[in-house]
Amino acid sequence: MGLTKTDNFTAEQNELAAFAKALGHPARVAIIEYLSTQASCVCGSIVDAIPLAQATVSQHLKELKNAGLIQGNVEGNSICYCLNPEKWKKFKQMLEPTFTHTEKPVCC
Amino acid sequence: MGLTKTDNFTAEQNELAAFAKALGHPARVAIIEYLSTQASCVCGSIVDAIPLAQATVSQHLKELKNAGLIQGNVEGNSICYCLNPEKWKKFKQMLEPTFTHTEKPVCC
DNA sequence: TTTCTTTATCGTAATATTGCAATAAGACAA
DNA sequence: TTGTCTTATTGCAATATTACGATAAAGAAA
Repeated sequence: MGLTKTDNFTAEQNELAAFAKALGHPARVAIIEYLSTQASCVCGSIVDAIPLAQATVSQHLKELKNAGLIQGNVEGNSICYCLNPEKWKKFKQMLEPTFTHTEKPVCC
Repeated sequence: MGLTKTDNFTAEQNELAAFAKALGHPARVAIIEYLSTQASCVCGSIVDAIPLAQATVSQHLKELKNAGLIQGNVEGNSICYCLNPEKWKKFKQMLEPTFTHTEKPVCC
């Protein structure tokens, strides 16, 4: 079908899945890494840093924004994209239990 | 096209994206949460815990296994699925820089 | 105003994902 | 052997994703 049955799962499970899905493409990983390390967050410099067409990068930025992982602020003629600290905090908190659990040896 | 251009990105970026993509579906989040909290890791009990058909759950388990986030061990007639601590450690390490970066206020 | 710059959106083609019924494959029991 | 139990795979339909050229939209600069 190609249609995820979100109703079957909790809001938290769907939100964590949405965060993970947004990060589930190397271009979007590259965008996040860029925003984590560069001072400049102008859209144009992101497009230059990612080896894909401008339209494609814009689409990836939109998905990251929809998931809440980044936010865009209009700055004159261009747009400044930045990481959203609160969402990343939530993302981390949601992964924490599994990270902690996998520090101990598992059952098999 | 629907074809991710993995060649344009580093092996690390592709691996992080693969981890995230594997977690990018609420059913797979639910499976991971189940394995993080339950003692039993028999495939059948996972199928019972996830509100999807057996064939669908099997498919999701396969994707998690392909990404390396879980591993399956044959146990007599059934299969014991468990989290793979090493992959989760790597996953965590790859996310750490962004988690740390977003603890400070961002540029805009 | 016109033009340029920057970013978003549209339209399209190719491919991927999701979900399930049906079935296969494997191990165990009798 | 046959039958049962458990999990994987196949086949299919519906939907989603990826990518890019073309174009639109909106502000800056001239």
